[in-house]
Amino acid sequence: MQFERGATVFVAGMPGSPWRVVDGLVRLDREGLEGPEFGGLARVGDVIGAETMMFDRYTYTAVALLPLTIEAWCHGTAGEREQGLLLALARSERRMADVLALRGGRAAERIRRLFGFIAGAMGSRDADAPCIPMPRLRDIADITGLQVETVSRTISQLSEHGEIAPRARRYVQLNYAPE
Amino acid sequence: MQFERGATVFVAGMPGSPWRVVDGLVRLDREGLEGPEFGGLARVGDVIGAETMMFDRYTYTAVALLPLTIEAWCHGTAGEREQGLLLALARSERRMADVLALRGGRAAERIRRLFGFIAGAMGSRDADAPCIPMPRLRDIADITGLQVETVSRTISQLSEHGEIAPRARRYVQLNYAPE
DNA sequence: CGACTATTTGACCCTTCTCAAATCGGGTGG
DNA sequence: CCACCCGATTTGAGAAGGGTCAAATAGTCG
Repeated sequence: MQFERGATVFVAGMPGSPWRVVDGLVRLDREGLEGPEFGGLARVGDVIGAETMMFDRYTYTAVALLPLTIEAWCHGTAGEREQGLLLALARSERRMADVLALRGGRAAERIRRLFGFIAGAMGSRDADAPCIPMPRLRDIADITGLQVETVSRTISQLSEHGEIAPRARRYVQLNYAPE
Repeated sequence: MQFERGATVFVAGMPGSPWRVVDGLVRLDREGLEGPEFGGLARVGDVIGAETMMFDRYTYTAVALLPLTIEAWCHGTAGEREQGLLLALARSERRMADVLALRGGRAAERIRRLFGFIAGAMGSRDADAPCIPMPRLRDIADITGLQVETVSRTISQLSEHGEIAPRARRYVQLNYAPE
């Protein structure tokens, strides 16, 4: 299954099944009191929508932040299922710490880390100076806990300092080592 | 197994086995470049150290933020194990969103939410005006992404506004509905 | 009692938030 | 193909919330 940037993969409350991210980056939101609120990221190898195996319905809404490929997450024998679940659990905990780190420190650090994270999610072509697609500023803001205006200004600064260089429309090259 | 506030439950890199939190709240840290960095929370019902089932060693260091009780997380038949893992995974994802929410918004909101979260972790005695033990300011600061001084000042303000009321040493009563 | 750590408080400054408005794209219907 | 609309991005100015540094207090544990 393929999705383009901004496409909704599934919606909280709808019935469905689990998927594994093959390529790209997914934003997960849960329904808060004041509309949807950012609730996590999923990256290459991560499983999304595993809760459908218990509740039949998605708990989160998943939106592609980058061009995305996913595949059905089906697991064979009981033993394989168990291994798969264990791995998914370990990855989920790892992700929690990763995403948390994106909300600490100065604005510039947060965005630098997020871009590094995206570079990591892209399958590490060009480990030196990876070129990554940029999510919408609105998404960057939600993820990092900053305001859109701050994100805009900070990205301009990073660009002036030469840490990133705009490439094609909505693509930037990182001039620092990601992660 | 019982631990008191501040006690270390296990340390990243040591061999061990998984546990389930029966009562209390656990802080998880992973080893970052600059020493340990906050990497998540675990609450009543959550499983910690599940990664030992794959790697034999803990990935995170776990410290009790409140008086803590845990039990060995052993699972019976293959089917029970699978259900247990599914539940643990769903809870882990839920926790990710919870903890993320503790790092967004104003300082006062973050701390209000954290206290509400702790109240929820306490087994909901006194749903109206729950009385909760306070973690160290240092821990509150790490979790919310604020500075210790800001936490101190903000708690004073909440107290002046009557939203919380100091009880015994290191215990506060919440005068608002948690979560 | 004494060494240490945790918490509080003050002063000052910087980063980020807010509110407003201009600009830029992309897409649509004439 | 062009005029127009609407969401996304940029930019500015000003206010404020937190961060930072310093120092005083209050607890804790031997």
